[in-house]
Formats: sequence, structure tokens, C-alpha cells
Amino acid sequence: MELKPLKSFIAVATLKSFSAAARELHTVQPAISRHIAALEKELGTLLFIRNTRDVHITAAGRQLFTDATRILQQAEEAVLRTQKAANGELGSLKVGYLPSACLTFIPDLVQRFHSQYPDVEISLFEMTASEQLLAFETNHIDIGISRPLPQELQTTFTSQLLYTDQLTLVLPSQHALAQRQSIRLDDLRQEHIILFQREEAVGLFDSIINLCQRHHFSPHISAQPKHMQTVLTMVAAGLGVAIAPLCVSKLFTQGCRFMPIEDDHTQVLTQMHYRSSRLAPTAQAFVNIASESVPWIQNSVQA
Amino acid sequence: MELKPLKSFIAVATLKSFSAAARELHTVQPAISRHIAALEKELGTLLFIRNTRDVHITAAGRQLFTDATRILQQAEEAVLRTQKAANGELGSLKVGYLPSACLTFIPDLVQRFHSQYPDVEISLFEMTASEQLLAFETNHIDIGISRPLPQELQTTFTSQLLYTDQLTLVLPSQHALAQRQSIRLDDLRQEHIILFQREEAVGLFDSIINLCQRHHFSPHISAQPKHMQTVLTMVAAGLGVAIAPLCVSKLFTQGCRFMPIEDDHTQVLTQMHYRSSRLAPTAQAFVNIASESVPWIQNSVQA
DNA sequence: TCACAGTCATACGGATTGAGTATCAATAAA
DNA sequence: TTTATTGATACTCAATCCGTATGACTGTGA
Repeated sequence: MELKPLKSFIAVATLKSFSAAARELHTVQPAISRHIAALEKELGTLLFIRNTRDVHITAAGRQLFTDATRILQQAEEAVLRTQKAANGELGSLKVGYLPSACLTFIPDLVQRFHSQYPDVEISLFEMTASEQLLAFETNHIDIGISRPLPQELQTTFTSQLLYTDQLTLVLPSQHALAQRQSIRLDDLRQEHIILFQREEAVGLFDSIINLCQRHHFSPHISAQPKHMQTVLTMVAAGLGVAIAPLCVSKLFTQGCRFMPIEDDHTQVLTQMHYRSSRLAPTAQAFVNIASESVPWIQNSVQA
Repeated sequence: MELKPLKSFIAVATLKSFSAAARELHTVQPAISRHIAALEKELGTLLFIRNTRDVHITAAGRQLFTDATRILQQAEEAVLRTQKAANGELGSLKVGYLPSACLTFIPDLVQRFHSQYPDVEISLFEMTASEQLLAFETNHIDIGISRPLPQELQTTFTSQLLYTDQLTLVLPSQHALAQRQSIRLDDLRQEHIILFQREEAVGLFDSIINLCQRHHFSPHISAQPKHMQTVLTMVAAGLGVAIAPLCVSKLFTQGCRFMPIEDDHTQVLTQMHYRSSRLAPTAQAFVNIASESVPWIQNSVQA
């Protein structure tokens, strides 16, 4: 069964006339007759009872009419939906992100996207950087937001800057240094330093280590949690001090004190990553929206 | 858009291979390539990303896949449904019937039909005979069950006997004759007779009149209700006596007494009627079931 | 490294399909 | 009765679509 004969059938059923149906479909009456005859042969049933003057639909024809109408409508809709999917206006989108770096802007960014692409089902996943890489492998996310990726991944992934942050010192409230307005790196030589796990941000981790080395000390690293919130919790517990992106101050910070580091100007980057090849149209749409939003994101983070 | 290319598309999407799809569809690979190319041209989008080694579906292709699958399935189902409709196994059926004549067997008959034709939506309408004729005109019923039709309608309608009943006398319980075991027509010369409206059963009405005339009296007809229940109510109210089919004894009969008429052997027929031309398949199915059920109906009425 | 096997795309020829023309039979209206 | 219109049918021709042959490309295995 093909759709063209079904269109003829619907025209005949609607207009109750083979000739009129032919005129409507910009063809000739014998073509319509053949379409109907072919359908009737395929179905083994009369669809119309026609003498040369009147055309009456049969019970079988009535049934086919309802089905054929729906089928043709769905065929039309399928075309539109496929085209929308190609434009990223329809489909699904899965985004993984570092909560510590994204909590301030992700809700608004997603809302922006949703208002412009209401038919895209967007799924959000809080993930560490290494979880994101795993999720890329298994196609569980289309887009990941985290720190810059290690060198060797920068060919398979494309990255785009969302905002830049600075480093801050995080001390326990009761710490001896906690009353100062700012601090210098040299002051930290004797401190136990709590750093996040290296895999979560290789570049940042290494540049912090380098920073210490430039000030002629190797930090006493007492733990490497995966989650920034854990870093803060450990600081609050008095287990050490942390050097972390300032954005962590948006997390639960009870018992922590944040203090600028005078002699550091490290730029901490938050980037959006996606596979360089075969970017889903919905993901492309998200990338566009996010790119447009960069100035606004930078603002919202500093506020 | 036609269905054949969609079938090719689904095969390719399923097997992730043009060649394999061709084998599955008993055709050759270039045909598949052309189908996909045609779809892609019509939709203005790539459906697959293929190098000569791998075939990957695109987001647009994924969307089309879900839609196309549904469309093809519905096309198959449409064929089956249309054929079922042609066999009377699917559709609707509207039956009008005289409640007084049918109450005893209609529920079971409908249940028989429904168990054999579960996908037919059957509608029941209590109707007088004249209401049935009107309903036939406006296609509100396919089948009517009532008394034999007047002669002039017996060409446009086909009728089939369901059961035969006999006449009975209905008297008020307090009537002078109410204590007798049976009665003869001659005994009724002085009685006011309540008869149903002539249009509701022309033949029966006239044969009752003739019956009286053969016994040399014209009945004093005091009213002609359309509904048999009204006849009984009027008898119970003492407004007269009635001659009616025995089946009315299944109605609400308080205040009425039924009495055989010794010298009458009139056969009261209950028939199923339908238009001689263009009988809906569902109606044909019902007619068949009803025909098979005739012996059983006859029994159920006499019980 | 190279030949091979298997992929999809493309070009071409032929068969099939399908549309359009002409015409017929039937029927309602004039 | 005539006329106009309907749907069915026969026929012709054109478009389409299939199948074959072939090419370009790429993993695979020797």
C-alpha cells in the first residue's frame, strides 16, 4: 500500500466523486479509478459502491477513511518533525556539569535554552570531570562543562570558554590566619593543603603545584577529594586549608573563610566541551545559546 | 513521501547497512541508496552519516525512525482493520426494537453477538415501529425489530421471522370476567377495547379488527397508545380490556389479568427488518447470528 | 605494506509502472 | 429523446524505478 492511492481515496471519500477528486488532485479521473481499484484489489473489498451517477462509501471504506486520514497526517507531521530534529528544535540533549563551577548560571542558561527550544527534552547531570569523560564515551552526555581538558583530548573534543575565575584561599574560621584581610603564598608553607583530585582538573592542579614550587615549597597535600563540597567540608573540619576557584564560595561554606591571595593571578577557566565530530543538532543549538550567553554568565558568576 | 522508501529507511536504520537492508528487502543495494537519497532530498537533511565502512544515523534520522515505524505499523493495521470492517468484525451496529416484543431475548442475543464480534460497537434503541421506520430513513439504525411491515415496504425491506406469539386477552383484575379460565371472542361484544396504534403493527391491528368482524361486532376502541406498556396501564386503570400479544405479560402487569382466547389462533410475528440494499457487514453479521438463534429465541419467549 | 574484500555512490539500459487520451456504457436532467 | 456527466476500460507514451556494471573508499589480513 502506498500513500498516493490513499490520498486519492480520501479525496474520493470526501468529495463523493471520482471526477471531482481527480480535479482536486490535479490529475485525471482514470488515474483515480485505478488507484481505488488497486486499493480494493489489495484489500479484497469494495471501498465504494458506485453506479455511474452516485458514489457511496462502504463500511470498509469508512474504516479505511479514518485510518488513512491519520496515516497521511502523521506522514506530514513526520516530515516536519524530522526537519525540526535536523535543526535541533526537537530531540533530546544531555548535559553533564561540575556543580561547583556551574550552580550559579546553569538554571538560567537552561531556561534560556528551553524557552528558545521548547521541544527539546534536556537532561542535566551533576558530574565530576572524569565522570563526564566516561559519559562521553558511552554517549550519556552530549555536552560537558568542566575545567580545561588534558592536552591529549583537545583534538577529539572542542572546548569553549564560559567564564574565568580566580583562585582563593579557603581557611577554617578558627585558623590563626583567619583574621587577615589577604594572604601571600609564602604564608602557606607550613599549612596542610587540601586539593581536589588531579583528574578533575589536571591543568589547574598542576598550576597550583607550580605556583607553590615557584615560592619554593611543596605543599603538604593531605587529601584529594573529587567533589569541591568535600574540600570545603574538610577545611571547615580544620583538616587543612584549600586553594580553590572562587566559585566554590557559592557552595555550603559554613566554617570556612575565603581570603584573596595577593601574589596570584591564575585564571581558572570553565569550559563547555563536546566531541569535535558528529555534534547533535540539539547540542549545537545549546552551544550557540551558551556562546551568546558568555558575557552574561561571566557577570552572573562575579555577582 | 511514499511508504516503500520508508521501509528501506527503517531497514537501513535497523541493520546499520545499506547492503544488508537490500538483502532483507529482496532487492539490490543501489535501490536502497536511491531511496535514502530521495528521502534526504525531500527532507533537506542527512539521515545517515556514511563513509564506505560505517553507517551512523543522525538525530534527524532517529526522529524519522520513530515516526516511520509508527506510520508503517499503522498502515499494516489499517489493512487488517479495513478487512475486518468488510467482514463485519469491526465497526458499529445500531439496532432499534420494540421493547414489549424483545425484552426477553434482546440481552442474550446481543451478548451472543458481542462475544462473537467483540470489536463491533453495538447501540440499542427502544423504538416503536414507526420510530424505527423514521430511523431507517435517517440511517440511525441498521436493523429494526418489530411486527411485519405494511405490504408497500416489503420490497425495500427484507424481513426475517424471530418468533411467533399468540394473542391474549388482558382484563383489569376487578373485571367481571376476570375470574374465568378462558374466554371466547363473542364475550367481548360489549367491552371497550384498548388497542395499540395501528401504525405500530398494521397487519396485527387489522387482523384483530377482522377477527371481531368475523364474530359480527365492531370493537369499541377507546384509545390507541403507541406503547404496549401504556395499553397495560390503561387496562389496569379499568379503562377497558385489551387484545395483545402474549409477550406483553413480561412487562409491568400489576392490575392486569391475562386470559387465553379460546376461538383465536392468530399468529403474532416478531420480525427483524433491514434495508434490502446495502446492508452493512456488521448488520449482516447480526442477521446471521439472529437467524441461528431463532429456535432459542422462540424457546426463551415461551418460558 | 599491499592486496583484498566489502562498503556505498553513480551511470546506464531496460522493464515496469503510471499518467493521460479517447471512448464506452449508464444514468439523471432537460 | 437528447444531452451532459459519471465511472470503467483500452491504449499509448513517458516517467520512474529496478538491476547490472562499475568506481571510490576503507578496514583487514597476509
